[in-house]
Amino acid sequence: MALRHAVLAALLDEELSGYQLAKVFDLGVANFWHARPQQLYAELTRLERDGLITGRDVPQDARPTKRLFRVTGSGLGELEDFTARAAKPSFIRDDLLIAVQAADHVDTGALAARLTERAAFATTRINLFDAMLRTMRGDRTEDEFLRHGARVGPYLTCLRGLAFERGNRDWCTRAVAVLQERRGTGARR
Amino acid sequence: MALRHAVLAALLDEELSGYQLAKVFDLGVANFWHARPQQLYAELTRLERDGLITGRDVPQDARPTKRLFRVTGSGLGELEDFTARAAKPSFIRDDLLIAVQAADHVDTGALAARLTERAAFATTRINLFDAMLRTMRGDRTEDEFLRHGARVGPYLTCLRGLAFERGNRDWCTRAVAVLQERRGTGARR
DNA sequence: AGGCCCATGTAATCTGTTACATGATTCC
DNA sequence: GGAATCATGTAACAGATTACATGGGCCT
Repeated sequence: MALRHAVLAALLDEELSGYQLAKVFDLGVANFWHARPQQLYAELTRLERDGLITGRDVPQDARPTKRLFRVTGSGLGELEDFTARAAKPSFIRDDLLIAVQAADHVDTGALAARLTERAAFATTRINLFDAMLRTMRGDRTEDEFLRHGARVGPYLTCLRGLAFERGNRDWCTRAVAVLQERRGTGARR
Repeated sequence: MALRHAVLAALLDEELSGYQLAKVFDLGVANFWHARPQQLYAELTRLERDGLITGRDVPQDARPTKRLFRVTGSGLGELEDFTARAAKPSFIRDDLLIAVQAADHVDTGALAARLTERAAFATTRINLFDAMLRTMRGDRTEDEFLRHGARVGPYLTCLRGLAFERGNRDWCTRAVAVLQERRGTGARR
């Protein structure tokens, strides 16, 4: 039941509607969790039913009425409990790794193309995370901000997302280089 | 349907039983995918039914008979298709990130403890990956091996696992340092 | 006129986890 | 005698994805 805590954590800093939440989780960044809109709408309904969040309707002109949610006291308590519990280990789960595992038995041209696409995707996200971090810390240095700033949680998760995507980009470019060099020189098969 | 391709990729280099496969996927390393034994037994059954792998019974004395599987021609074809298809982007999905996202609203003592545990876990895996890489490349240098060695796929996925766990370890230790420094000096809340 | 954005869902399906079951052998 | 290892599963449930539905307003 991690999604429910992810939603709670996302609603700590700002009051959001399901739609806005979906943008944070799906399109935008998802630097600490990832979910589809349908899952989020369902989870918000359950969270409100269980009293961990409360919603209020906000009518808008020229836009459908939206429902903004914020975390209640017992919602915060639930998050406290979650933090105290041991976290499960996290594993990478990535189609590309499967393909690379099979690299020696499969067409490396197509594989290199996939790796290049992924490197580009990672670069886009690196720039996005970079921009978010700059916005969060404003004119302070990173160390300054981490020492004295308000709300370092989102900053820290963003740092992890950045490092992860750098890892993706670097690994992809290296793997492409390896595959291409082996196509040139005769590597054993 | 990535699990089926992960199993195929795992069976490329060696003939394995469900039990042995489970060790690779669950306990051991799972450097390119992760799954529970039950899932694997089920997937092996389906793969054999669909003709992508073939099994043969191997009776043993003083041990139950095991069934070893290897990839068939159409299994290899399936993997080729999989590699050629675009890979979905991969996202981190990690309980700890959720907890850190909520760091500013939650007991940081418990959180720091979780982060320290995770750093230790990551270190264990770093050593494991390191040892695996050394075994794979033998007395050659990494560059030498990647250029001319047979089977670089598993080596490359192992490199990704290593980098990922280094990222985890470094980020965890940094996050702990940040949280502890903020407890000392009065950070805004 | 066609397509995108806001805003919220339902339904069917697929994937993954948890709990449980069985039975022999080897190691401490 | 008890625990761990080998070897294979079933059943129930929770979590995630895919496809589909609705309807007004804005932009080109």
